[in-house]
Amino acid sequence: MNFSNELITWYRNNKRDLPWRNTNDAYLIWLSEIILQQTRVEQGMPYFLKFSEAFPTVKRFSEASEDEILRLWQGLGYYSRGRNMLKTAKRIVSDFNGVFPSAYADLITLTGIGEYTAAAISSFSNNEAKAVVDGNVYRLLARYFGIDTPINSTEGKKSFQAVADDLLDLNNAGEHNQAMIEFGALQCKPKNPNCQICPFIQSCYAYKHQKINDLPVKLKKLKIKERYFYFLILINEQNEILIKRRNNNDIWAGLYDLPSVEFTETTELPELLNHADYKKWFKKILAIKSVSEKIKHILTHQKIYAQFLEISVAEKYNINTNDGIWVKVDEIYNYGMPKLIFAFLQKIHKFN
DNA sequence: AATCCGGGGGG
DNA sequence: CCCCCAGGATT
Repeated sequence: MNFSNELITWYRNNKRDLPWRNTNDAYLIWLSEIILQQTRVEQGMPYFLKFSEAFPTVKRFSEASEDEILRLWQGLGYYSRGRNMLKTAKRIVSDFNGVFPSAYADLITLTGIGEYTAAAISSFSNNEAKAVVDGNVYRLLARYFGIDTPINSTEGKKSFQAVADDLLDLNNAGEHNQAMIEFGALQCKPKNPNCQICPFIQSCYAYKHQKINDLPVKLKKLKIKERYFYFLILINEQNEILIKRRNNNDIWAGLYDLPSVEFTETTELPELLNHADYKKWFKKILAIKSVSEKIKHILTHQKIYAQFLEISVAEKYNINTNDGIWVKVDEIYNYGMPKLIFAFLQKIHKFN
């Protein structure tokens, strides 16, 4: 038994009863597919029911106002989907005589319909031999065949489409495509799939090589996080500075730095000094000796904004020895510190 | 090739 | 908190 036959057997035994599967009406299938883009079936279901009831035909849809569409769409997200649907519905009426097309070549010309959706509508409504590749299919193919090309790279999109095309049951494209998607959604799930009940347990690459959790591969977008650090330079009457060791689960792991508070946005002095995390470091401020400018420090994946507050204090406050060390200013260089902090201390105290 | 567009659920 | 979901349009 080949892959497609095995898959379809699984599908017939396990598929969910979903309303858009009980029709060949390209319009209703379109409605479901647009709603389900980047949306879970459970979340999209009530919207499909609302829309199909409010607009039984594409003609009726085309006569709606944008406000009406958006009101029904409310809460579903990606609102351009709703606006694009209205645009497309009008075009079906004007250019397709009100008959929703089922041919891939026609569908792909419509706003809001890309390769996946055109393949889905054409195969589901008219059994056209176009293979769908959605998030479920990427995952299934990557694991089963052990493909580690990133699914969100140009090369990945092309090669996964080619694999899916190759696998397609040309005589039963609609059901094959439904089965691919359903299998990815129910059996070959993103997290903790139950491989013990999988019909492909003997032939799956990822299961055999214990790579279920490593596939598919996806390129991560390097997002730069902005962090605002406010460092305290506490100086006592013996000319000692309080330093502390950093945790291991963050930048500058294990290095020494200064007592600090982190914010997610820029913060000003009064609020700063009243912050509970600051107050724990001192009893009484003798004098605020200096407040530095905000210093920008760029790391690979983080943008740090640092400001230093130099404060003289009367005594060695009862610091837990695990949490802070008083160090003579001219012995600071004995401790490994982030460049940002060392450079600043060096600048204001002129030690080596 | 990157970025934007959302709300919701699960680990 | 991060990832993912029946993706597509825009730059």
